[in-house]
Amino acid sequence: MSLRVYNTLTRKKEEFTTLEPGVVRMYVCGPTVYDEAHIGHAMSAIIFDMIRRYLEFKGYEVRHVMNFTDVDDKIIDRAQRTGQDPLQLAQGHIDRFQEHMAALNILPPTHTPRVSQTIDEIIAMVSDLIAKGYAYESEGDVYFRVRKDDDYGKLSRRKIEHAVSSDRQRFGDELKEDAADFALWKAQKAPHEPAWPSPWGMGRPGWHIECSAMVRQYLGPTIDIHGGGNDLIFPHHENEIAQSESCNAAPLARYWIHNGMLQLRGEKMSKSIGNMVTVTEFLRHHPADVFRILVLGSHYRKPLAYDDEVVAQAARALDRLRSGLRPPTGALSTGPEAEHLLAAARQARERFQEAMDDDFNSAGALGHLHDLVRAINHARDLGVGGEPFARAQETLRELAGVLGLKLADSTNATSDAEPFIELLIEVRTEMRKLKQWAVADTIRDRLAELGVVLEDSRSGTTWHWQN
RNA sequence: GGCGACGUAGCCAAGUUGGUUAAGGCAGAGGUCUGCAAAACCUCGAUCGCGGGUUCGAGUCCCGCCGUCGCCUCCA
Repeated sequence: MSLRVYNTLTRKKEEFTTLEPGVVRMYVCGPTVYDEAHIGHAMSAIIFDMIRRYLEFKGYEVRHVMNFTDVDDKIIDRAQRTGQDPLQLAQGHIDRFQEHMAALNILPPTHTPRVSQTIDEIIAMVSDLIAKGYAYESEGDVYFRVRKDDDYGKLSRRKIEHAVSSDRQRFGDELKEDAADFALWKAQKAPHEPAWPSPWGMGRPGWHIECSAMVRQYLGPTIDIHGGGNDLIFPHHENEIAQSESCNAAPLARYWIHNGMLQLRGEKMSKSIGNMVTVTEFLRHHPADVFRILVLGSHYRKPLAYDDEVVAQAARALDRLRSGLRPPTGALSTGPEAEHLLAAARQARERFQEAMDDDFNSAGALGHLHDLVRAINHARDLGVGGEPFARAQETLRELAGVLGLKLADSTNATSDAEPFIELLIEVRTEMRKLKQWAVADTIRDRLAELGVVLEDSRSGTTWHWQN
């Protein structure tokens, strides 16, 4: 089975092949760390985590690099206002971001470079661009000469004139030869701005050059996948292409993958607009798996509208997936019922891969997981157990794992309460034997109010925390 | 204004290189099970934004229109 991937560069789904057999070089644009991450950032990270996990599932070694932009105007502004050191402020947000990623079960990238640690490579690249005539120095700044790059605009399908006309109105930048040119290096203008020595004086990198430098340093001149949010297509990725390809004379990336935006109240979730839900806030109320299901239940390229309703739906869908992992009640391990279950597991595995092979159709894949859940639950009702049941559940666990879902019980780790809950269940069981229904129901109702859900079955009473 | 994406049942959503009965989830209805409930299982819902066109045949291709969103400035 072969993987097909939608490439923003060609606007088509293409057969996926790698530069080097068995190895995927993937670079994903990470956050500018001037503030706490919101779930839009988390959504992007989850999507590329899913892509990475699936590529690994298919047997690839994935070299995954994600940057942290820790030198930037907004960070400098924020630090200035709060009286902090910019790099320290960034460091704090990087630490928190990584905690969030771990909490969301996102695999750590192979490398997470930062601008402040990539200065040498950046300076080398800028110097090279100047030497090749693609860039020029102007009073300590260095700009990229956009007109010199013939295929500028090929990713965003934009004409240079358009970039210029809107640009010119805002910045009548006299330092540039042309309004369309963008900064590779910015001269230091105030003492509180972080700055490094360079051939053009003290200064700091422009926004786009960091990614070009990091890609080259960690993955080489050409990579397989370059990803990020679709809001980065222009100007960021366009400019990365311009810099890298002009400098290296090689294509920057073979496949460009962009995720859609998370929307809140009809608008893109964004720090600058101020409509956002932070990762902390989300995780305070829901397990990480709920957000995964929410994100992966929709196609990665489509915008995703976020509201309480879809969160509730995702939480219920998670419950349903988990129901497939409950233990068997019988021990029937041969016969048509058992065979049926094994066939369902094989089919789920096949269809899961077919869906994922089609441009990472995680929503379709999730649907096939639900089919498997129903088959498992049905088999349980028919008394299937033993080896076949265990194998079907293992398939479910494995495929869910490829999507990064843990499906673990959200036992709120309030283990202190467990003995008391068990005790109450014991008492209630006695009451039920004596047909003291009113007492038994009161215990069940009161526990439910505390978030403990009881379920009676032939084999006894089980309980779990409510999501 | 320019570039791009999207519009499938009450809600979320897959399917769009045209072709048997348009996945799956949530909510809802009925049923099995249960002391009752929950969970699980079984059954039930859409002709695919609107209007044309191409075709033996279109949700799936083409044209037009309407609507939503993104980018064009920092942004996952």
